[in-house]
Amino acid sequence: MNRRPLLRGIAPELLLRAAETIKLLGHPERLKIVEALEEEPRSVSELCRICGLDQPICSQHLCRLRRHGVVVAKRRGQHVVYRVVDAKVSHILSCIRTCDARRSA
Amino acid sequence: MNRRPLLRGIAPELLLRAAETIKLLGHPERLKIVEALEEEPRSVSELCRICGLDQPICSQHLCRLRRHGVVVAKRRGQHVVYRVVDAKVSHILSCIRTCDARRSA
DNA sequence: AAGATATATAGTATTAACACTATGTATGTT
DNA sequence: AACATACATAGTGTTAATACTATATATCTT
Repeated sequence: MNRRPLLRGIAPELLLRAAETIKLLGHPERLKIVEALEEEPRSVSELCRICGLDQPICSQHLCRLRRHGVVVAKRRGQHVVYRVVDAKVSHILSCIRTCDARRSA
Repeated sequence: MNRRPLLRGIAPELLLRAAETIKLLGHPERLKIVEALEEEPRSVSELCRICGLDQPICSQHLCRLRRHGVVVAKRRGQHVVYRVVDAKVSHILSCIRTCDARRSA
């Protein structure tokens, strides 16, 4: 256990990965998608409609989120339903909402 | 007050800006910088040393953070001291830390 | 099996991010 | 004024992100 962080903060081993996760949220469309998924699991077509995205664009973003382990996919008949599995993401979202409520972004 | 968010979440008017802010944190070096600044205000040379960055790289990141209003700069003799002014940032950071402590990133 | 719907992926062009080198500017020191 | 230190910015090459079009795959319906 040689955990002696240079900074009080995020453990160095996790910093790179944390930055990656955050980076994924740092995109308007992905932020919308993740928000919609945080409400409840949804299919790609639902997400397209809700977020106003073309299907390939939406799938592309979902693919990135999936590869990084932020969401998981599960086929349900013709549809593929996605849901958020990374707890960090939900926390960050609610964090942003709180801050927004307090003062404008 | 026509705030009727499509999603329960972040107000649409703020979503773009929120994504920008998050994007800025979604970079390992900037994340380090912001963490260091969150501990206490620091000069550029301190940040270079702490984060292990070349000075131009560090200044470049600080410039972006400054342009977006995440940090502010104040000259103090030869040195320029930066500090975090965006409350959202501190919240997101502590959020990540909490999540990290709970389970690995 | 044929066609429709839902999703994924390939290919590609455009743009933005990033790191790096060199140089400019401001403050302080002698 | 000359020099050193601290910081900012310009210029540039490279890589990654993004959006878009076209197409492939999988499931369902008939």
